[in-house]
Amino acid sequence: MSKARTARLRSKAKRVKHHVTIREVAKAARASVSTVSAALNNSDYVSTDMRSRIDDAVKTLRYRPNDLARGLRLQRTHSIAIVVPDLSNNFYIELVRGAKDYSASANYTVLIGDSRDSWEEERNYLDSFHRRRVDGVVRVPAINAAGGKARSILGNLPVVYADRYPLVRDSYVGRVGVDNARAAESATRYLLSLGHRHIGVITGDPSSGTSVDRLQGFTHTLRIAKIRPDRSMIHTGHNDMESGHFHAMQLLTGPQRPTAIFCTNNMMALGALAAIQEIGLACPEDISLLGFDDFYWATLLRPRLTVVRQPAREIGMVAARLLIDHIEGRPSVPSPALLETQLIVRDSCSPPKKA
Amino acid sequence: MSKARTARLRSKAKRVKHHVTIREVAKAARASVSTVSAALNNSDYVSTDMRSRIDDAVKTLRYRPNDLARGLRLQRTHSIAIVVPDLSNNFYIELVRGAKDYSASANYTVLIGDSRDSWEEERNYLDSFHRRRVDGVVRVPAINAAGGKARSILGNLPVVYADRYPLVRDSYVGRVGVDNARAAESATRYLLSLGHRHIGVITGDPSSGTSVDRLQGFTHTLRIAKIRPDRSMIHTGHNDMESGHFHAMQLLTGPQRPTAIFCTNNMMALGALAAIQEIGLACPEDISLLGFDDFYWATLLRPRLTVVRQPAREIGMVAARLLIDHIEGRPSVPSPALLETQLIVRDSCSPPKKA
DNA sequence: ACTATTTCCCGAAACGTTTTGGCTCGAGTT
DNA sequence: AACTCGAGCCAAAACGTTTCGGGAAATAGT
Repeated sequence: MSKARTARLRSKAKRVKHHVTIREVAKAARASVSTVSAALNNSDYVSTDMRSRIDDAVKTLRYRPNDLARGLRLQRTHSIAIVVPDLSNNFYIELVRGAKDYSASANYTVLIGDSRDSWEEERNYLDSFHRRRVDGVVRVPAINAAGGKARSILGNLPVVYADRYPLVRDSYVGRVGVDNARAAESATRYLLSLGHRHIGVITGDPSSGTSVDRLQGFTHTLRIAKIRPDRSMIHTGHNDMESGHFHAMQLLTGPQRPTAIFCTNNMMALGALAAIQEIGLACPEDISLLGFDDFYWATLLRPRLTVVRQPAREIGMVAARLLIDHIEGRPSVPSPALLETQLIVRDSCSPPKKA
Repeated sequence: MSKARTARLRSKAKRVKHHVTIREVAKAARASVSTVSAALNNSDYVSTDMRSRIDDAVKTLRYRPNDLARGLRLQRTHSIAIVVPDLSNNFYIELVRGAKDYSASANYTVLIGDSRDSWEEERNYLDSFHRRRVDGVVRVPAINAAGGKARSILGNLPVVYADRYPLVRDSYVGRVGVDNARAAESATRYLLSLGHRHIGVITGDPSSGTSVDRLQGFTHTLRIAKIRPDRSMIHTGHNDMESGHFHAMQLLTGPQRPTAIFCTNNMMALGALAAIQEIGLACPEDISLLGFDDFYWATLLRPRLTVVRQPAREIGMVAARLLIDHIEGRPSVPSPALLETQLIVRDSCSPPKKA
C-alpha cells in the first residue's frame, strides 16, 4: 500500500520523463508481470484471450521493453561492438555496414566506434562497450594499439579481428581479412608486367600483420623477378592522406625517382596523388600510381585510380558471423578467413616512359 | 548460506564468462557494497585507508562497473544517440565526430546510427536506442521520415535536429544547421556574378526544410536579379550520387543546356561531375559546377570543386550541446542555431562561354 | 560526565526485466 | 471418487548498481 502510494506520489511529482514499464502493462491488461513477460517472449501457455489483452495494453501504452533491465537479467545484450580506425575511410564504412547487416539478420545490434587510429580513443570505446556489456567486439585495432593492451580492458569478451591483426600473441576467437601477401603480389606483378623496375612503396605501420604481409608480398615478388628491393624505395606511413603525401613527396623528389608508386592503403594513395598533382607530374605518363582498397568515387579522379580491391563489406559480414557464431556456441567458418581481392585496372598505371 | 552456496556452485559450473561485480570487490576490500559504491563515485566519508583498499581490489580484480545496472538504477545512461542518413558522406562523418567530441567533453558517450536514408532503418535505430534508454538523440532524419513518425517510437525522449529538419509540427528541444537560404543565395549570386543566366539546380527532397530553404534562396536570388526561374531547370534528387548523375544528365542533354549547375548537396555534386565527365564536357569551360558541403578530397578532383562549405563538425558539436544542456536542465544556446557557411571558390566555376 | 556532532561505514530497498517453482482449475483416467 | 495431468496464471528471487536511513565510534562542546 504505502509502496503504491509513494510510487503514485512520485509519478505525480515528476510527471515528466518516466518510461512505461512492464508492470503498468500488466495492470492495464489485468495480468501479472510474469504473464506479460511470457507473452512478450511469446512462450507457450498464454491463452489467446490474455495474449490479446496484453497486446492491446502494449500498443495503447506504447510500451518499450527496457534493454538495460533485460540485459542485466539475461546477462547478455544481443549486441556487439565494432571499432574501426577511421570512419572517413570508405573501406571501413563498408566494413561496418557489412557487420551491421549480418548482425541485424542474426538479431544482434551493433555499436560503432571510430578510434581515429588512436589507442587512447580506442581504449575509451572498448571500455565503454565493455561496461555496456556487449556480447563481443570486432576490432580493427588502432595503429598504435599493438600488443594485448586491449585484452586487459576487455576482460574475457570474445573479439575477432578484421582487416588488421596484431602480431603479438593475443587471444581472439577469429580473424578475417584478405590474403595480403597475395594481393600485394598480384599488384606488384602487374606493375612489373608493365615494365616498371623502380617501384616505390608506401606501406603501413609494421605493428599490423596486414602491413607486413603486404610489404612482404611486394618484396617477395620483386625477388622472384630477380630485382633486388631497394630499401630507399620502401617508406612506412600511417595509413592517412598526410603521410601518403609526405612519403610520396620524398619518393618523387628523392635522388632516384621511381616510375611507379604502390600504396598499401587508399588514404595513402590519395595523399600520393595529391603529391603528384602538386609537383605537376603527369599520372600515369610520368609516374604510375597503384592503390589499395576501392571506393565509390575512385572513378571520379583523373586519372581514374587503379587499385587492389578488398571486399570490405564481406569482411565485415564474415567478422560479425565469426563473432556471433562464437557467442552462440556454434561452430563457424574457419579462421583466419581470407577473402579474395581483385586488381581493378583503370588509368593510373601505364608502362614507364623510356628514360 | 544456501544463497552463497548456490552462487558458488553456479560460478564453478560455468567458470567461463562471469564479470566481476561490485560485491566481489567489496569482499576483497573487506568493505560493504555501499561503501565501495561510495568510494567509486568518490563521495566523501570514505577513509583514506578504506579507499586505498578498495582501489587495490578494483585494480587487481579488474573491476568494470556494469552500465546496465547503473543505468537501471540511475534512470539515466549518460549517453546520447545520433542517427545520420549516410555515413559514407563525409559531411555526416564530420558531424558525428563533432557530436562525439562535444559529448565526450561533457562525459556522455554517443551511439551512432546510419540510416542509409531509409525510414525503416532509422526506425530500427531509434527503437533500439530508445530501448537502450539513451538520454536523448540528435537526428538527421531520413528523407522519407517526414512527419512525427519518430515521436511515437521515441516516447518523450528529447531530440534535436541537425542539418535537416521536418516541416510538419514536431516537438523537439532544438535545431541546428546553417542558414540555408542565405547559403544558397550567396552561391547563386556568385554564379550570377560570373555571368551565368541559365543555371540548373539539383535540389533535395522537399520534405526537408533544408532543401526547400536552399531552393528558395536560389529562386529568390534569381528574382532579385530579374531572372525568371525556369522550372525545367529545377530538378529534385535524393541527395545521392546516383540521382545527381541522373538529373545532371537530364539537364545536360535537355533541350536547353544550362551554363552552370548548382547542387544542394555534395553527393549530388559528385554525381553531376560524373555525368559531365561521361558526356565529355569540359568543366568549367563548357559547364560550371557548384556543390554544397566541402570534403577532404574535393581538391583531388579535376577541376577542384567550388562549394558552399558547411561547418559540419560545429553543427554536430552544437547539436550535442543543445541536447545535453536540455537533458541536464540547463539553459543552452538559442535554437534554431544557424551557423555560418562559406563559399569556397576553386576551379569548377568560370564565366560561361560566349554562345 | 553527559550530550551533540562528525566521521565512517553498513543493510536494505529499488530500478525493470526473466525465470523458477508452485498454485488452481478443469478434464481425463482409473 | 480419487487420482493424475496439463493449461494457464502468478509471486518471488535474481541480475549489479546507487541511495537512503541509520548505527557505532570518535571527537567536540558544555
